[in-house]
Amino acid sequence: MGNLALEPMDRPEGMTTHEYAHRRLRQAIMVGSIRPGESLTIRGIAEAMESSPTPVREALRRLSSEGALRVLDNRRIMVPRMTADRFSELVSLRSVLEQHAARRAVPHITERCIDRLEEVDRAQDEAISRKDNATALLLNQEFHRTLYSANPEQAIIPMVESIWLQLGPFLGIAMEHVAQLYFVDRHQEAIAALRKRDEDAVAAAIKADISEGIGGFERAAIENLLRLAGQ
Amino acid sequence: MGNLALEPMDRPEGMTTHEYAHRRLRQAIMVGSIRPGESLTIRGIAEAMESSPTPVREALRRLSSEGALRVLDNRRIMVPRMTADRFSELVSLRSVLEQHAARRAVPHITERCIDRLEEVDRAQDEAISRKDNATALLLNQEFHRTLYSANPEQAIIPMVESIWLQLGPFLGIAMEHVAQLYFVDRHQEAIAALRKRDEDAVAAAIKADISEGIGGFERAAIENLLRLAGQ
DNA sequence: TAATTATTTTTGTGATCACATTTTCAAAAT
DNA sequence: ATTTTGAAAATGTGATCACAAAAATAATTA
Repeated sequence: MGNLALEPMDRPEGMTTHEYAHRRLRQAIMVGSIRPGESLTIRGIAEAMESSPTPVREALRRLSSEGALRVLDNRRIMVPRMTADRFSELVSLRSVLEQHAARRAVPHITERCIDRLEEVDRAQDEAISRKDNATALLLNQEFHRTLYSANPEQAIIPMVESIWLQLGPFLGIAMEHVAQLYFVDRHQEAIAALRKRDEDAVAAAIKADISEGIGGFERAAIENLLRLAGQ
Repeated sequence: MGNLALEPMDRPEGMTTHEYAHRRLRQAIMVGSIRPGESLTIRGIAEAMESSPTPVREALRRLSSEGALRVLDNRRIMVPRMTADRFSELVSLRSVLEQHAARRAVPHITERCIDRLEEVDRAQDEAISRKDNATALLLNQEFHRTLYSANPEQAIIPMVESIWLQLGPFLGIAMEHVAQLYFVDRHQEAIAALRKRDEDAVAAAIKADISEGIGGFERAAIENLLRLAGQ
């Protein structure tokens, strides 16, 4: 107990303790460094990050609401287990959500925003070439988030991030058993479509990015991975 | 302070205090009985439901994660204000999400499930004829939730409910200024399509139900309502 | 009278404690 | 050896308290 795979993080001044706990746990789950089935204890986490139960409990509640954690009947809290069916449900939902988010972003896109997307994409390519899977994963998410954020009234990003959180633990398993995560990159295609303000083409690029990326796991491969990981 | 529009609720044995607080606040927001801009205090709510700050804080954090509440920079917590742009964003998102949820439910639908839908729809009609808006609203949501729940791996309901929570406060305003909320009912159409296991027709019925229902508010009407309500 | 300052009250936050439940583990019985 | 029983430890939950920041109110000044 207590030796959680939680890397310390930068903690900006003024950030509350529960917020810090939430961010650290969130990132750990997002990049798959907490195993599905592993149960989390409030006191254990509090000790690991040198605080007390109260703020940790708040962080865990938030993560439960975000779908990242599940509260069992015995009130134990754990990372939900993945199944092939749940995986395909999550991926299809992700595809629908992100295509919509991308479409709604197009009318608000600026050149400045496209430049930023190029920048993030370059950083991701660099992380991939360094074989730094976790960073590449976070930068890939940053790319998508940046795109959808162009829409000033967007209400969809929390939902997209909820999906990412739910897929995270599986990615952690995949990263352990597949030497290198295969990153598909339809980002250049998306950027080109954005420059033309072509909604359909942007949505198509996002759809392809997802279906050829994480959506590319075949059912048999998923079941195989889960079996290997003892799930 | 303290005199919150919070009707007491049935509290099943074994339900924790924070869970109870969450449910009561959630329902109050969902049916629009807490005004946008109204700021909530932890101690005020704790007093109103005869408990203490700790579980109330947890409930408020969850509701923030669900998009129902917003935490300001000064750490005040309030129901977010609505704008015409945000409204249209939420409605378009709701349409996309629920069409997808409906489609994914169709392959799993059972006759038993359709019977249940008929039952809920009848109860809603009855509430409408009693002019009991809040109950009709909750039963309408129950109809949609029941349909999407047919899919055993559904991960979309929390997101749909998040949208409902964000639209709730506006509905509260609308109910005050429009004598009777006009309930569109494409439910029979949806049920007929379900019996035929026709995904496209089901999705079309849900789309129509939303676009003619809450989506039917025109931009000018929304701005007018918000102005009337002093928003 | 209007603006500014000082004081009081309210509020969010997080640590701590007590309690009940659950889990774990060792001892005893079958 | 397996199961059952009992004690000990661990855990979730919620109330309370102290502290700091913020808001509201009172007092003072221009």
